[in-house]
Amino acid sequence: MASKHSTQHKILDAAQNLFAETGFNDTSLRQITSLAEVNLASVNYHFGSKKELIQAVLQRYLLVLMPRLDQEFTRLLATRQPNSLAQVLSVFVKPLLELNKVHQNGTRIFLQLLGRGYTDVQGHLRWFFNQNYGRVLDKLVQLVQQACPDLPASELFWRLHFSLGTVVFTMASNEALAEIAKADFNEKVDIEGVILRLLPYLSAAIAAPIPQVAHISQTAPMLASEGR
Amino acid sequence: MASKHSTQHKILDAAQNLFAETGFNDTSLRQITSLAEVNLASVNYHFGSKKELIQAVLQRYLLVLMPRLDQEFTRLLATRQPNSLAQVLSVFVKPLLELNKVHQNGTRIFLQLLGRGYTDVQGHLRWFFNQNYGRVLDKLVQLVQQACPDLPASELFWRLHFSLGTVVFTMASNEALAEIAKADFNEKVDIEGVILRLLPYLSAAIAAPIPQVAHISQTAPMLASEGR
DNA sequence: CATCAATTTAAACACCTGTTTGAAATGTAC
DNA sequence: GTACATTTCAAACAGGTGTTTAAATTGATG
Repeated sequence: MASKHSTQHKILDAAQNLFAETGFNDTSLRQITSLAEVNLASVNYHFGSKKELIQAVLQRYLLVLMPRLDQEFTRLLATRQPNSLAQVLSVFVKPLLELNKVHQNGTRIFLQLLGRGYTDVQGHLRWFFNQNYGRVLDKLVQLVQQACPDLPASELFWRLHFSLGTVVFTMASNEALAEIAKADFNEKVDIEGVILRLLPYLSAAIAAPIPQVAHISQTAPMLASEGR
Repeated sequence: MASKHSTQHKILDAAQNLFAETGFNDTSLRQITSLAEVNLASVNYHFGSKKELIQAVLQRYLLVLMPRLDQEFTRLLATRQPNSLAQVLSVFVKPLLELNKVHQNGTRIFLQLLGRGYTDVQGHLRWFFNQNYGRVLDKLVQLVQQACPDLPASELFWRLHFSLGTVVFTMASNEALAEIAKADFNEKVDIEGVILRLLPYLSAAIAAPIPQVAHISQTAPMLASEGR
């Protein structure tokens, strides 16, 4: 099975491209099977449901990426003195770019899928991530904590999620941004170019100085008090 | 018309909440009219189409926010010496928080809608924005340019879009993040708290030092060469 | 009250969605 | 080549989508 041009493989390839471009909910199984040139029912036959197809598309990359990241994080945690924030963030580059070996434009597609997953099916992917790769992410948090010892844990939480937003949104809008950049600055940027631009931006952002205590929780009297 | 409890008003209120929570494409007119307790056909009668309803929902906030921002930008541009980046970004706070006067939780809802607009209907809102408020945004670019004179124009372009991603994604995930923050750090955060946390993060990010020339365009041999 | 326009309503429209079905086709082992 | 399991296929399913229609209701004006 998985003989490169098998039905399952054709479905996965067609699905990932359409999912990345249009989002999960806005891509129909008929669009996928039409592009893959397979029968409509084969999706349910091979994957069970659309939901499981989405998971399979993501897993193809996660199963390659996450062990690589885990390995890098573990390596950095073993060093004697704490690593700089730039060093920590740099370890993402190689594992991400190696996704291009999984599939052509694999890096771009995976990051776009990640963005879709976080915004389309709200909260679902976030839960899945913490559930399956929480231990890996904890190592990242630990590394950043070491690199920025003055940063309170809660502030670090927010800044890491801000950063996730930066990456994920940028990748989701990648095509549009690349077009504008080319039109306005005659600048040809690929996914690696964007990643390399992100690094100094995120390094400075996460390590930003904490503003003077502004009694935030007092000046902002619980406006959003409606529970949920 | 617009007598606060008119049909149009009820539709707009129901629509904005559902749109913000579930996204534009994943919210049906039947969900909206059901929540608003009006007839299904009244949406098409009063607004023409779903697309125009979406625009009306956004316009209700944009028509308040953008002139305010324009005014602030113009004021800052008139000062003798260039303003600091932190000062420039700070001018967003008041106009954004004043959206709470337009509607309860207006700030949060508008920012969520903005996030939805940029990710749901890909590229559509970006085009609309540049078309209608390009002149206002140009002033912002000019202000940031003045605050960071060493930043090349193309780098500034990317960093401003990175920042847009940070804001927009954070707001789209606002509920989930606020829940986690409360569970993990017993920290009650409202929309104002998030905005105040974003300011130092974005200030440091946009003004991040430019890394040494790394021959980016040469080390990254046009991988994404497929046009689109 | 009568007239006319503005609004609301229930019903239907044509189309798209993910999924299931049962028969046909294909592949595999004896 | 016959039996068996795997895979493909066209067709239908039940349910949801935005939009339209024409009649009923409401509101305002004379």
